[in-house]
Amino acid sequence: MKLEKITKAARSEARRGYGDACGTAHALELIGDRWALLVLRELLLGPRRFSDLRQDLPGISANVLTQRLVELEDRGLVKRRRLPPPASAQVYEATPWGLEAGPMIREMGRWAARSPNHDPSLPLSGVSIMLSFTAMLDPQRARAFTGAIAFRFGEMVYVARVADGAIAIARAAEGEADALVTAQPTQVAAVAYGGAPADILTIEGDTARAHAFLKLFTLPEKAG
Amino acid sequence: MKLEKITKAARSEARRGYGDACGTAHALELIGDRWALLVLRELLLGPRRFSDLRQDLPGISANVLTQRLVELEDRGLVKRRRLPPPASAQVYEATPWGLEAGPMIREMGRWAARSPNHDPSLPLSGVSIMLSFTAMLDPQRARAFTGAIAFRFGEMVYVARVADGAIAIARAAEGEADALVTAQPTQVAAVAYGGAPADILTIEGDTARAHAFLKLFTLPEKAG
DNA sequence: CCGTATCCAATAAGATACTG
DNA sequence: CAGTATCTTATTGGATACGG
Repeated sequence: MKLEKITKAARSEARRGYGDACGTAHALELIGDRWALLVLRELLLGPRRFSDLRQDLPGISANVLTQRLVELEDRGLVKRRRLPPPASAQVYEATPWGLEAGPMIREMGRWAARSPNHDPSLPLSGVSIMLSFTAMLDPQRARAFTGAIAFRFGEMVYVARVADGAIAIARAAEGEADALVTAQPTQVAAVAYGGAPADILTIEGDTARAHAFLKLFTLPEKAG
Repeated sequence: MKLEKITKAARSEARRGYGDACGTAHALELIGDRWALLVLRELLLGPRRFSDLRQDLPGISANVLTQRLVELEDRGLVKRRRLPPPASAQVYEATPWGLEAGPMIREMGRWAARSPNHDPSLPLSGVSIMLSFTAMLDPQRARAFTGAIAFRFGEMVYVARVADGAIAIARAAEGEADALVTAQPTQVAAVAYGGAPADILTIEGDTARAHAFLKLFTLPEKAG
C-alpha cells in the first residue's frame, strides 16, 4: 500500500518534469501547469484575494485555484499573507522573483497577439488590460505624451503613467491622475485596440488627455 | 447521438481555451500544451526530422510528438516539408511567426534560470545549449571578444558568432569558424556555466579563442 | 464570505506494440 | 524511419458538501 503510493508519486514526479536542463523547460515546470501563469499574472500589480482571482480567471474552479496557489507558493513565486485586523482577510502576493516574470508574460502576450486566431472580444481582467498597455505602447507616439490616467474596474483602481516614452502601471488610490476612466476592461480594450469611439467610456477629469492616452497603443500585425 | 457529439466537442473547446482575451492566455492556448514549446524550441535553429526531435526531447512519446506537431502546424507555427530526392526525408520547420517565439523562449529560460530548484546537471539538447548562449551572454565581456566558434553535437554543427557585444547562432557547415568544439552539450554547459576546465572538450583550431568564448557567459543569481 | 476536501466524469498524457 | 493504434494511468474541472 505504502509502496504503491511511493511508486505512484515517483512516476508522477517523473511525468511532471521534463528531465531537461534547459531553462525554458524548467520554466514550464514552474508555471506550465494549466492556469498557473494566469494566476501569477493577476498578482503582478499587487496582492489579491482568493475570490478576486476566481472572478478574474473565468472558468477556473475553486479547487484548481487552491492547488495552483499552493504550488506557486511551494515554488517560491507567491506568498500568502494575512492582512492585519480589522481587515482580517487573506491575500496572495507575488514574491520579488514572481514579479520578475512580468517581462516574460509581456513577451508572451506580445507574441501571441499576432496570432490569426486571437479573439480580442473575449472577457478581459483589469490586470490584463493594464499589462497590455505596457506590451502594446507605441514608443513613437508615447514620446509626445505625458500624463497619468487612472482606470477604475469595480473596486480596483490602477494608474498608468507615461513619461519620456515609457509607461508604468501601478495600483493606486484615486485622484492621483489627470483623469479617471470608469468602464469594463473589455470596453477599454475596444477603444484602445478596436477603434471604438472613446465616448463609450465614462471619463472624469482631463478628458482630452485620456482620449490621447487611448491612442498610444497598437496591436502588432497578424502573422501568416 | 449527434447532439451528444456536439456537446462533447463544445465542452472540450471550452476546456482547452481560457476564455480570456489577454494575449498571454492566448499564448498558452498556442504553446501551453505539454511539450509544445520544447518542440518549437528544437526548431528555432532550423528544420529537424521526427526522430531528431524525439531524441532531443527525452521522454516524449511518439504519439504525443505526432500530436504536438499536428497542432503546431494547425496553429501556423510549424510547417511540414518533404525534402527533394534523393534525401526523400520529411522535416518539420518553424514558420516565420514560429521563429518569432525565440525572444519569448529566451526570456522564459533566463527567468527560470534563477530558480533555486533548477538542476543544470540534467541532459541538454544541442539547440538548448546554443540558445542559452544568447540568453546568458555577458554584454560587458562580449564587447572585448570577436570571433566565430563552431560546436558539433553528433551530426549537427552550429556556429556562434560574437561581434560588437552581440551574439548570433546559426546552423552551419564546418570550417566557417575559428575553432570547432566537439562534445556533449552537457559538457559544454559544465564548462560555460559550471566552471569546469575547458580541456574536457575536444577543440580544433584556435583553441585560445574557444576558451575565451566559453568565459563570456554568466548564470543569473538565484532568487529567494 | 473564504476557502478546503472529496467524489465523479471526461481528457490528456504515457507506454507499448505494431504497420507502411 | 516515421508515424498509428491501443491500453493504462494521471490530471482536470465541475459539483457538492464542509469548516472557520
